[in-house]
Amino acid sequence: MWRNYMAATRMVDSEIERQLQRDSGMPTTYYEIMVSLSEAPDRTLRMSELADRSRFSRSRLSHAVARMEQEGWVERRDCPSDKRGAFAVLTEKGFGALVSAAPGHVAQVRSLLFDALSEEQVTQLGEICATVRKASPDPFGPGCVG
Amino acid sequence: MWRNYMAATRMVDSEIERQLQRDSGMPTTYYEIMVSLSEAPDRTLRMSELADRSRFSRSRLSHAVARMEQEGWVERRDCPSDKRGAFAVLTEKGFGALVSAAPGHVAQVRSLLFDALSEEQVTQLGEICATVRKASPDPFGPGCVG
DNA sequence: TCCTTAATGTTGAGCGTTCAACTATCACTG
DNA sequence: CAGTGATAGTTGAACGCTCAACATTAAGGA
Repeated sequence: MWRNYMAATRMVDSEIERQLQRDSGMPTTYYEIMVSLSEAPDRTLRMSELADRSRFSRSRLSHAVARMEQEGWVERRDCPSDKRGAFAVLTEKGFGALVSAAPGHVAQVRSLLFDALSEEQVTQLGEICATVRKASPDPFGPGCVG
Repeated sequence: MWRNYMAATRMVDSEIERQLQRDSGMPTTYYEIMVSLSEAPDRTLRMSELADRSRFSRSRLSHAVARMEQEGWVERRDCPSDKRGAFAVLTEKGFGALVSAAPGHVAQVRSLLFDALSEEQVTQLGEICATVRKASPDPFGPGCVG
């Protein structure tokens, strides 16, 4: 059963990743970062807020934003109220890349997971995931270091 | 629901990975390779057979075995009947590392997944995973290239 | 036999992640 | 105000993975 779980989740993950990388030239993680930014007011978030929402370590986010800045998808801006702080802003180009990427990505998710499962199974899976998340003290929560 | 799934599976994955890496100095993938080898007669498998069982690309396996050989966990041997071929053999040291690693790994899996879920949910999850796997033509099956 | 095609396995470059420092700033306490 | 510890974010090295290219050998047909 555990092996079954591993095989299934790895397959889904890698297929999602492959599709997005091939069709849009970005890893899933960058896509998720851009989604978080796109939902924020002014498409702007503090780095640490963005890290918490995406459940990334600060380091990981910093590297990722550096790479995305290089692609022109994101910009950094200084925070006036806290001189240590930095904002990440989704650029117009980044928003465009997100909009282009979304349909294929959503379709892939749908085809791998939702089309395969019955409505009942989707509901069950949802509750299972919620249970699993609640059971463990989330190590990437507010107290996350790195 | 999709985000819920992503958050849950990522959390489980990364916690499993972290525990194994920290306590035994190996990634989950190497652990799985060694498990496959340990179950094979003479703890020996052809590289391609091992790749198929672990659902790894040949490249990935080749790199992994190179690393594990360096660690002393695995040895390569030439195949007499097919001069292209190679065997991977789990060494005594590798088997020892596996035996040391197993309890903590199993405990981690149990605590993250099985302890959190009811028996019914475990059953449901098992069927869901099986369904998902069957639904997609497995790209890492026998016809896998790379 | 020779030639072509397929299969086995390896290699190197590029990329993202992790981990452990590290800098700079803030907040609090004396 | 000085000093101390926490917080925000960055950096570089090590590592594993992917992808495309490659060398070698096997298998099958002309």
